[in-house]
Amino acid sequence: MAESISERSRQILEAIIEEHIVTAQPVGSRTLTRSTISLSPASVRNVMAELEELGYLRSPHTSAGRVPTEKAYRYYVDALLRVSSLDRASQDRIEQQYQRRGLQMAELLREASRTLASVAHYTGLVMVPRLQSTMFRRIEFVKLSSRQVLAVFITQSGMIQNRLIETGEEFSPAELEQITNYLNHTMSGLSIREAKARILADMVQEKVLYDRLLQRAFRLSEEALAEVGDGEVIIEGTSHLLDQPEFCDLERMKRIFRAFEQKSLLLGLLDRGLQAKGVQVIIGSETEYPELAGCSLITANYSGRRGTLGALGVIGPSRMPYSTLIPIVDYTASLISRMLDTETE
Amino acid sequence: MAESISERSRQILEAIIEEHIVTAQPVGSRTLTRSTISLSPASVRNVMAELEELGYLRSPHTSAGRVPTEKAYRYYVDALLRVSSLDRASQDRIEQQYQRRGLQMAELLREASRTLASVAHYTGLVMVPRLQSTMFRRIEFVKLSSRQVLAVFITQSGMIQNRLIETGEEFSPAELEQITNYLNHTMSGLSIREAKARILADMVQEKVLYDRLLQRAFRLSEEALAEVGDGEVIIEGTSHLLDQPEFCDLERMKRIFRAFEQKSLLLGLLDRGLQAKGVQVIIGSETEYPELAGCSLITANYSGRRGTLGALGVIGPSRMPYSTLIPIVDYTASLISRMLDTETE
DNA sequence: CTTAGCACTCGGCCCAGCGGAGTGCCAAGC
DNA sequence: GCTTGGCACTCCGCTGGGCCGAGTGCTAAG
Repeated sequence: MAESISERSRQILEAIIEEHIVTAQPVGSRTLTRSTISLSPASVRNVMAELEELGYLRSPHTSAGRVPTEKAYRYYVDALLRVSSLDRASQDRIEQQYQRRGLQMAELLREASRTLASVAHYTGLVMVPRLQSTMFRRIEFVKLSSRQVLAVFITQSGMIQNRLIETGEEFSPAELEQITNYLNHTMSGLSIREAKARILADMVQEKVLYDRLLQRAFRLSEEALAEVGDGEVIIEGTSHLLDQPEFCDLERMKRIFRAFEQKSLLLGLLDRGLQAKGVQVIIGSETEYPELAGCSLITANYSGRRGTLGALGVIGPSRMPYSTLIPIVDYTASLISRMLDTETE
Repeated sequence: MAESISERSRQILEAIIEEHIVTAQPVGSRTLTRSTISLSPASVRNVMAELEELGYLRSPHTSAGRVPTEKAYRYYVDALLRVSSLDRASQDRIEQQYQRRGLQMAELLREASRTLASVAHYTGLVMVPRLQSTMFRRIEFVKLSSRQVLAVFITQSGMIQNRLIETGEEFSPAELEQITNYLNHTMSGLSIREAKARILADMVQEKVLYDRLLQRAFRLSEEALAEVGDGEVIIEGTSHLLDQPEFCDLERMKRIFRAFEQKSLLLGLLDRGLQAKGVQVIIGSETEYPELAGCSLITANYSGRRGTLGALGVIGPSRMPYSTLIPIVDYTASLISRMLDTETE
């Protein structure tokens, strides 16, 4: 296998990719010799032919230059790119966007998506943490009327979720307090998912006890945690894609915009990197969604004090300035993590 | 002033508009004679020339048929269009989208925007009610840690808002309960805006009393109601615009998509019709935003049991099928109103 | 007032020709 | 043996001409 590319080929490939990222045009041999590469066009052409053979380049037609393939971008990101951390000035510029203090988590995440988009000039994505797997911290019931109870529950990471429950029967304030205490006691330290499982298990077990209050408590808490609104993705800055030269390919752009409306699709992508560490780059067909052919994502996870909460990133045409975007995404993720850490408790 | 258009001119104008709405093409005299109008092309041309004179039509160029102007659409909507209410079948089809019961208001509104978009094949807009002007119903404080209190407040219309407050000093559970009771008692029946004003007024007045608890209660509630997240607009179905033939005018579409990202702009538009009754149609420059040149909106208000809450509608190119969309928007608004009415007691 | 006829306009389409950018290959040079 | 200059070739994109068709405005007859 000719996976061993010579040093010179590597340089040329890198130069082609970087040129193409800037110009969005096929790159010809002559262009390279005028800038980075100190060889004759003919030599460059030889190398290019070889790289095409290996699947790193392709020519749109006979007499156009070469365009990097997905494989080239992958190689570029994995082997050629050396990402530095974001310079101080840019860090400050990003941080300034979050001046307004005391944002609720939901607002913070929206702001993150917006800032990401505006700094990167790409489309920003932020996945709202999956409540299911975050840690239970506290539940509270507020009686609104004879048949309505408001359940408020808070996770360790500071997310607040509320749910209006239509109760078949009336609960007295004292009962609600008892239930609250019971739940807060038994559920502490569990994830929402575990808490739900626990409630179900207990319900079965306690049935024999005929403890009416407990049974009602179970039913109430089951409803409170049922179908917890999960799987939100915040998208901002779709209009930046309109400025990309790729946009003149209308059909393709339509596909992409339609994909953006399927939040579940984006969620799937963000989800995928959740257990990984650091910045992830997903290129073109690696997304496994044909709608996103020719698109790449750069994602990173953010976390609260108790581990990973979610992922954020940018999405756009595969021809994206990875070297500048990766540090931006990386820094944003760590910034958000830091803010979530200090803000909630 | 030749505002008095003859009956025949009116028919021809109507035919042109309706033809253009379907085809998106300039309408020629011959086309009309083949369908609705039983006159010779030449006669039609005379009328068309007259209508152009009056500002209802314009020709993109000498030999290209006529296109309705904004003025024509306005006249069409005001004078020519007779909207029937939505037929049973379509009503059912819309209603089915909301099968899932027990939606929180926020989810309901998002669903509304989505359904509106998918039924109308246009972009759906829903304005989230302005908390400021809705009625206070209940406030509740939950102590999370020594320095953190969660304030939950609920409006008469069933919106729930929560806010994490970092307290400088610690509150005992008993204190919190006292404060809660006090606030719920004094604030009932006021709008959020009034409640805020009331708190400020009371704070000044009670200063002399040196009642420490009251003072702290004021400070807490002031924080709880401060900067209530207002002015949300839910947009869904932007990708439908991509299917409009107008989309081939790239520059224009970019403008529109950028406008969509400025929620404040859309909010301004939806806000405008809030005190009006029934369906509102805003055509092109009537929006007063140059970004939305060539766009129209159809909006209607929805309300809970205590009056108007917000507005919803669709937006798209001015060439839109008003006669089918108006009933859809109208019905959706009344449906949402009904659901908000019954859902939250 | 309506209508048939006619000259005119103008955009869209097809086609041919051309210039430029880029390639592949070959043979000469270091 | 790698590098390089040279050269023929390819193919896109642009331009300009010619043609067609749709539509108009005007005029004169019914």
